[in-house]
Amino acid sequence: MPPRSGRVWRKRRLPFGSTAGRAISRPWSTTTRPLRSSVGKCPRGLRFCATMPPMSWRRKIEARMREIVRRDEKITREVWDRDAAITFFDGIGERYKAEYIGEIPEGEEISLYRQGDFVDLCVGPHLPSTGYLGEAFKLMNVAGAYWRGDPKNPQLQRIYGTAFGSQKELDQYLFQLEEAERRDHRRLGRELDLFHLGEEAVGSVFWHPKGWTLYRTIEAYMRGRLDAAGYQEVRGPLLLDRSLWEASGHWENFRENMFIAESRDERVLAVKPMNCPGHVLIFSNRLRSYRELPLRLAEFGSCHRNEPSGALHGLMRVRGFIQDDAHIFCTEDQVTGEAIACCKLLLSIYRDFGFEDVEIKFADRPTVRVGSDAVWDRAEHDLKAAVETAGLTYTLNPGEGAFYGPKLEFHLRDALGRQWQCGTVQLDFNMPGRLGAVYVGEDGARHTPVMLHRAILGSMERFIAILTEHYAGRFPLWLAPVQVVVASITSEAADYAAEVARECGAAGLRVELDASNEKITYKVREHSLAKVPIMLVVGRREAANRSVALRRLGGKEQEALALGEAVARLKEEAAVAWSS
RNA sequence: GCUGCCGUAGCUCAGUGGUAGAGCACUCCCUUGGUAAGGGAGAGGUCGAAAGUUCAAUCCUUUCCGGCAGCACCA
Repeated sequence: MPPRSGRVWRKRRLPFGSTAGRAISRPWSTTTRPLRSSVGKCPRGLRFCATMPPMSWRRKIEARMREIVRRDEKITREVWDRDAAITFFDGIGERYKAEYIGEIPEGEEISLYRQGDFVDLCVGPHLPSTGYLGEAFKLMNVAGAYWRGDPKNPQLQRIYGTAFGSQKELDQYLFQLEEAERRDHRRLGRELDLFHLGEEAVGSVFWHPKGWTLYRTIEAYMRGRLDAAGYQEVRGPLLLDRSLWEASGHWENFRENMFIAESRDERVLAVKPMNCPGHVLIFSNRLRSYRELPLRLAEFGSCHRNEPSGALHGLMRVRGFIQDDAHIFCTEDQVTGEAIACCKLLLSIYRDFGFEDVEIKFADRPTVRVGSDAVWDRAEHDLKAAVETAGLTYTLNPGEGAFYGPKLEFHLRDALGRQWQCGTVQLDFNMPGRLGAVYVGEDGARHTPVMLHRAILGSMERFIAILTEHYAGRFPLWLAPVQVVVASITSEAADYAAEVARECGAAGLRVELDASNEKITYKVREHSLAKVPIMLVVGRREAANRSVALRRLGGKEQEALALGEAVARLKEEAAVAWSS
């Protein structure tokens, strides 16, 4: 299962901790341009900010930064003796910084950078003078951050900012942020009446008719692809006995995040946080033969995870969600072929949804894991071999594998250039054994199958959020919840409009009729705002010669078409052509 | 979960220690209008919840709930 967050975009929101912090407390220091500060969690910048009225000082700090930039002070590097540095920073009350220096490994230089009367610890390197920062920067926001990223440590205030080589680039970036806000799926979800989230079910989605139509369209498409790819769909129970989760290792690793339900008897049940144990039970319900392998079990599996409240974010991170999950039980020999087929299927599906730019990452063993190193060695080797054989390039994501096996992560780039991890293919030599899955091999002996976990869209909820933002709510025709609105110009054309709508419906198009008592300009505006791809406008003229005026979303022109031709054409346009 | 901020009509937001307002949306009426807002009227709120301070709380205090941003987490 992929992590369900993962906005890689934040790479561009640069930690300004040190820079802005210095501007508040003391003269000024330095920075590189653009500000790719490697010391993101600079303690000095954070410490005193804690008592700072959050946003109100932003302008003052910025103004002060600009002053320092204009002074164009020279920046010089100094190497200090460790103890002297600690004493110095302790002496000026920089407790955190002194602590930090104490932990710099022996043999590494303690480098300080000086500008004017200000000196600070930094690995550097720095540009020659403060003027190099330029003025194309902006402080963005302030938020708490744990000292050294550990929740056990006190939280300090971190200032975020961003900097570019020119004002033009900065403006462009700021515009992109605004664009992201306009596309925010939470906002579009409301505006397009797709879903809502409420206090009555924190972290779960109330799907409205239009949102659920979109959901079902995606699900139907996926079913078609899975059937064609040799998967068999199953459905497992939502509540499963505690003992199963103990056997799978989830109880130990994720108990805090599981919803527990009590039953009438002494049994403790858990609402399933994932589908694999259920699929293993289906596999193991009878003795399996090697002839049945590879056995591909797919499920639109409903999962619940008690995510920390602060992690919840629209549809991107919810407590109740549906995974497009599957588990492939196979022999060791079949692993490579199956993994390759998975990769191809995933990429083809992403193309159909409009994602051409996909990055594959290989995530290897995490610190907390089950299984021996020998088994991990084999799993990592086999999975890597599969991607390579498929002729795909990948990058490494060390230590990010699942606790039971390494995984391939599929990151999609959206229209705004942001990356989202959706699919994963995970190779698992551990779970089948832990849960006692076996098959009878050609040799008549019992063997433990290998299991491939894979999700393509990840969570349906999150994928719909990504799709919504990718298309800014203007879904391609095959996905649009309402594909066509038939709008009448006068009430005289209302009967004909109803007939047009019926024809569209009969052709399988998702159509709405607007015969309301409004001007056509008003209707055009309404349905344009609702981002309906096609409007068929009919007035007296069209009613008389049985035609329609076809208007596309955002278009200025209309096309006059015979009714039958328009319907046939739209039907064809709305059909999904699978990528190979 | 942590830190900070926020919570007033369906939505976006004004506002005040003496129980509240706008625009849009909604309902009704007039209007039958040819491609992004025709006109009028009406209805709609226990001001997130509970305690406290006060003669009096939507406003001040505390706690809780929810949201937002970041952190941490993400099988």
